[in-house]
Amino acid sequence: MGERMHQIGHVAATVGLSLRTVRYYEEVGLVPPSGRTEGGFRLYTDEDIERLELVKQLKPLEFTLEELRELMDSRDRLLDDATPARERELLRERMEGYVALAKERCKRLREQLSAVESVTRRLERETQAATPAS
Amino acid sequence: MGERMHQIGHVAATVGLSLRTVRYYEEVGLVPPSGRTEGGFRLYTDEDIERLELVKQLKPLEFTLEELRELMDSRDRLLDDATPARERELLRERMEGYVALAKERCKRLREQLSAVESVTRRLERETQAATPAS
DNA sequence: GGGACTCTAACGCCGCGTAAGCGTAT
DNA sequence: AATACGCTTACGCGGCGTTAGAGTCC
Repeated sequence: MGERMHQIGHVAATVGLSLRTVRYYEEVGLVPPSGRTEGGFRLYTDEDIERLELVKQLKPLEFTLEELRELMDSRDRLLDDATPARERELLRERMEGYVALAKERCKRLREQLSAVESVTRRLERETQAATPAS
Repeated sequence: MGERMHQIGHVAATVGLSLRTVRYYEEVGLVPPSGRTEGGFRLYTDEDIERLELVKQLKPLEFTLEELRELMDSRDRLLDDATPARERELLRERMEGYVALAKERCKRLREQLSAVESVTRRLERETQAATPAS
């Protein structure tokens, strides 16, 4: 199987995260590498990279890494066909909770955005108005 | 002069910050109280409160408190009629720099917002799609 | 064997939250 | 004199940035 593995530098550059961050995400169990070389180098699959990308996209929602771990794990299990139906229910509820949370954060972000845009305009006006008769 | 002073609890409640945060903003020189009682209680003027509110509005732009301090100080001096013209030029440039930065942050926030909205929709679809023939 | 890449371990930083123990206001 | 409010000091935490020194890949 053509499952090429990538080392951390390539991964970090591709996803747009620092080496430190990628290592830290392993440390907290968020995105562990699928393997290691004999010498100890981390090895990531393409799926690992996708996971990192998803995490990166979810970060602006201000979830803690702990929450993101739960979210990602639930999602994995939910998308896995081998997961039994009784477990699926639980997972779905969890995911729905996170989705609801995400929507709220989106709403707050929209509000913050317009607030911040208006205060920026205010600063700009004040700055320009502060030019005397020059 | 009817300059009433307020103590920290009132101020924090009005602006919507924690006591700790208001104290911390003094600690870093961002919003020092205009006075103290004999016994050591912090006393804030209405202007101090406005300053705190402005700081709070600017926070989502991800400035460091250090930057905010510079920004606020420049603004104060710029809005002060007593500031000499030679200094005003410098201040204006600084403020323009910060305004430019603020605009970039706004742009980034807009991008992040749409990205986050789309990834939220994705999560929602995946969650719903994961309901089998029930 | 040389250069690029990676490893672990450790400390540092920001922006506060959270006691603990004690003083002040009214 | 009671009660609410405030004070300082200090430690803790999340999410990394940043050396430092040694090992690995090819």
